[in-house]
Amino acid sequence: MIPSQMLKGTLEGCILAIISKNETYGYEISKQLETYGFGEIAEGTIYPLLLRLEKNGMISAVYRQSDFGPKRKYYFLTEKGRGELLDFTENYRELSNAVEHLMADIMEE
Amino acid sequence: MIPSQMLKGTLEGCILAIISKNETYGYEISKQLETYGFGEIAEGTIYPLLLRLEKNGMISAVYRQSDFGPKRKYYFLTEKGRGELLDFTENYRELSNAVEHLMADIMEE
DNA sequence: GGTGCTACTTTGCTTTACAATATAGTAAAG
DNA sequence: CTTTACTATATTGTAAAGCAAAGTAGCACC
Repeated sequence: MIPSQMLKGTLEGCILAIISKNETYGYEISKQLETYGFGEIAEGTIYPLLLRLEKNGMISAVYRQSDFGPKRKYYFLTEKGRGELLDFTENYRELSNAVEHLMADIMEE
Repeated sequence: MIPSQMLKGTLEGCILAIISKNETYGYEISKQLETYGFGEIAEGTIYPLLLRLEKNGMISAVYRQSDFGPKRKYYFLTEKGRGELLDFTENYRELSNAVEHLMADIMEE
């Protein structure tokens, strides 16, 4: 299981990435994260994160009826959110490169 | 620059990795992190992290004289620390795979 | 004796993942 | 008809960890 501390900072960007693919809602996002291999992310993590992104102007939402339960809140990226997603991918690449560089170094012994 | 939130959880493992390579001390670790591409990590981050790792039995330390300033506190991994490093590499790989999987998906459009 | 590099520690702040709890709609089982 | 299960969102409080800021201190060169 991925430790919660290791998700900090990356989860937000990953959720922006998922929303950028298709307009979607919280519950579906949690299911998608599981299929991508993030494990089960708590609802107490996802919904506050979505509200935060909305409050910061990264995403916007519309409510739509569902045939299978209560109304769904569908999110889509704003212009600002698209910029934030680009920033995230850049920063993640930077971290990833640094860690891989280090890992390669400790392996060669 | 790598955002501080994104370092949470990974920085600790990376420092374990650096110490596993060679017995080393805080100031040198900060310089090594820079050369690996982590950017400048604040002293207020590194030293408390080292004390925490020591307190949790992951690393041990000995003081040694230096020709160029005050005494250095050299750290080395304990048995527990080696196990923790293995756990970290596994968990990091899991996160990395999930993110790459997601990134690949949003790119193909 | 001032400047700069080396070297470690401590205090307090902020951000964020998460547990726990609450609310509520639909539908099948019994 | 009520219990169970799945769908769906929101809120409150907690803990972890990176970092800024400030302090202490040794050595060296000008």
